[in-house]
Amino acid sequence: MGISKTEIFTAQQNEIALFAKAFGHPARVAILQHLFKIDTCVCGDLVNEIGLAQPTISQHLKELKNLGLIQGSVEGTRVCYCIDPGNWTKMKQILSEFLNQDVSIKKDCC
Amino acid sequence: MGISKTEIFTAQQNEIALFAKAFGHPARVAILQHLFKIDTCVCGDLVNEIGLAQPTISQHLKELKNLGLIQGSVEGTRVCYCIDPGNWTKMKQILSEFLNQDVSIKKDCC
DNA sequence: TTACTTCATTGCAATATTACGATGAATCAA
DNA sequence: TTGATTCATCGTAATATTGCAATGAAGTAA
Repeated sequence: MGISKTEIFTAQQNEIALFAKAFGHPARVAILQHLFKIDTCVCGDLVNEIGLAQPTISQHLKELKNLGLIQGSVEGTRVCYCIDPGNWTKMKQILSEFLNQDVSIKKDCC
Repeated sequence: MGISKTEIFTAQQNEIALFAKAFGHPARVAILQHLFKIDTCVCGDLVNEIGLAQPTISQHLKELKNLGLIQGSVEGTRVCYCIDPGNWTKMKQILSEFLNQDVSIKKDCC
């Protein structure tokens, strides 16, 4: 019904899904890639960099911030964004553990 | 508008988003984890394993199969599923490259 | 054949996501 | 103060996703 039955899954499964969902949109992928590419913080030139309207970018940034993957700090009229290194590392570990499950090729398999 | 503007992003960004979206639901995470846990193929006991209705599981399986992450082979009245090792590895490389971007902590950052 | 099993598909309702125009809040410059 | 700039929020429309009951398709067993 458009609503996920999160209560029947483990906390780990829900956490993996939440982080993965953050990367489930190319705009958020592009935002994060740009934050990595630029060494310093990005002060809101993301709207020009990516071809979406300002409210849309703002919305994507909010989602990433809510997950803790990025930080934003007000600087005058501008807001500067950057990756949150600690949380990024934590997220990376959680997802890596899931992705790196070994694929053992069995004989009597499909 | 509920529709992603994929045309303004690179093929790489869209590919990352597509794979990530596959893991963006706990049911699909649970399905994949079970396929890894069980050595042999799984013949449709996923409905019992996970607490969702049979059509719902079937729908999630279809999405994973469309992405190439799992294979399904008919065996009598049953269908056996397993991870597609090659495509799983390919996906892992694409996502790892994105996740492993180095977080360089700068001085005059947020 | 009929009955049964297993899984896919259809159709639909409820909710979520994406996108943006309009507007608001906060700061700076003059 | 006024005006300009920057970004967040609100409101809304379009589309996507999730979930399941009902049904269909394909095989097995008798």
